[in-house]
Amino acid sequence: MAGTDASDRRPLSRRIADDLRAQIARGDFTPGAPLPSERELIELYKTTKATASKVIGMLVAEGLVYTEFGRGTFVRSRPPLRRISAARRHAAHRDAGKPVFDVQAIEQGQVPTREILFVGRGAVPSHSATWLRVATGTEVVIRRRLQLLDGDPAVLSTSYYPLWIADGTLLESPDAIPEGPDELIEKLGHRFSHGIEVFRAEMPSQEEAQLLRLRPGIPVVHMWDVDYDEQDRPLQVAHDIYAGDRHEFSYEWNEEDIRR
Amino acid sequence: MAGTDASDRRPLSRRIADDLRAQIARGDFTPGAPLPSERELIELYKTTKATASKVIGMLVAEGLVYTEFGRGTFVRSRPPLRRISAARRHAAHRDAGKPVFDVQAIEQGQVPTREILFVGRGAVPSHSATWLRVATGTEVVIRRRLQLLDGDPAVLSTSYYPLWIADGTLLESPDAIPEGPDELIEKLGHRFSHGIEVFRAEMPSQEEAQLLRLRPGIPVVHMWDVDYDEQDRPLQVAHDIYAGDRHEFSYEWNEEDIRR
DNA sequence: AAGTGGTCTAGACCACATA
DNA sequence: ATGTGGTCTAGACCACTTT
Repeated sequence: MAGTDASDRRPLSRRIADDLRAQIARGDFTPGAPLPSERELIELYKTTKATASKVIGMLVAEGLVYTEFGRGTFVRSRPPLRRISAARRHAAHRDAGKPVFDVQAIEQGQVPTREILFVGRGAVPSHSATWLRVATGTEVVIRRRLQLLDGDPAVLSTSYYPLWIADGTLLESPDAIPEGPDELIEKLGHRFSHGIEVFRAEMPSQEEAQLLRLRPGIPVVHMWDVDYDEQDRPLQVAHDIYAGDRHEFSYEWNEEDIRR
Repeated sequence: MAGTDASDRRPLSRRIADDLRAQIARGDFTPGAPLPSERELIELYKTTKATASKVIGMLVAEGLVYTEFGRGTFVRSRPPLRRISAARRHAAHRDAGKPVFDVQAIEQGQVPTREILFVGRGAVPSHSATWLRVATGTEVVIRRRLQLLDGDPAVLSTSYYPLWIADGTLLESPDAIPEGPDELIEKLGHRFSHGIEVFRAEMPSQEEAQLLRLRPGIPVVHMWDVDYDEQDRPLQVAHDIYAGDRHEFSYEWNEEDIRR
């Protein structure tokens, strides 16, 4: 117990949190190891339950530790992240006749599954509407599904298809599309000419946290993937929400890219 | 006040938080608008300070609201995000003789500044060491600086240069490098041939949150940019930490990329 | 001075996990 | 049965902002 002497201007909870954080950084608690219980913290730092509980809450919010009800508080371990490479969509699936997600999963020795959450017509939300170049709320075909790896939720994926493409096609059918929506769109006579992928980090909404089974303190990565045809018409907007503690994203470049 | 009737299995704090969240989603509180004060919440929901305070803490951790000491709690507004396009480094700076950060900032009408935090030799941390293909702790030249836009912290940037490149060069000098490190490296006779950019989302450490002046509930995006020469030797590893509420990242592709 | 968020104590009870 | 985290009440004080 260090750094908690006296006349310190930091609040007690902050001092305790800093102390524990330093101990974790020093390796006193290795990943997976239990922190002192709240009752022990009360003893150690001469405080009360509310404060001890708050301290743990701070570390949880930082993503440094997690709690298990009835068991204890543990240092979070950082499992290896699944690498997602961008602008990957078409290159990858062209080889396989399978959805990109499945191809990448199988490459990495994991079993992909999916739960269809919604298929049907609906109003396109604001951000995706901008990418589709339609007004917010325009009716489109929506496919929403949760994609899992070895049974663990990995990506919450929502795709928006304009009616001029999806109307009356299998895209409106609630069944899974074996070859994936991209291949289906090509079969319908459209052609992916160019696209853009846009990312940002956020904290999950309640619903996202629940569906992706995210522990507190874990951010998500939102990705919008927009595909256009030769006439620069948006064919689809895919909005994927990745569990932040299980994914990273990579992009490669070489001299050809620079000097074009 | 809805959804707080009775015999609800959710904890009171959760019910109140859900209630407020729904009201925000409905637009009862618009971005920038104040939430009921904690004392008002105590009245409204017949509870106590600790619980009201916890409710606010939950919403803050979600990044939905923020508090200002002595003023109140307000709905967070989402300012437009600065777009960062990847594999951008060399293409962009080649035109300008300026660091990429400055070029992109000026393009968007903002004033770039930087605070040098550290320049000198040091031990390369584990993740960057992997990318540099050296052992963790190997001595390298490190340049660490905080980059700001219109005075607001935007990126915390740490670059690692192997000694065979940086030894005895301006890269070791604590002054800013007017043309940017990339151009300097090229002047030293090296050539950027290819590279990779890797991203992931995290919650900030205490230090990162402080330097970037991040509000609670805002994640950061870590980006590693690794550049190689023609012989596939890593010339540098740049580790940038972006404030998550002020940036998004984009990548474009077209048919040429697919069919190579 | 009045209102706001931030912190803390003291103590109680509930829900879950484990031996 | 015991130990763990989760929640809550009641009340006090502090620090900051605004009028």
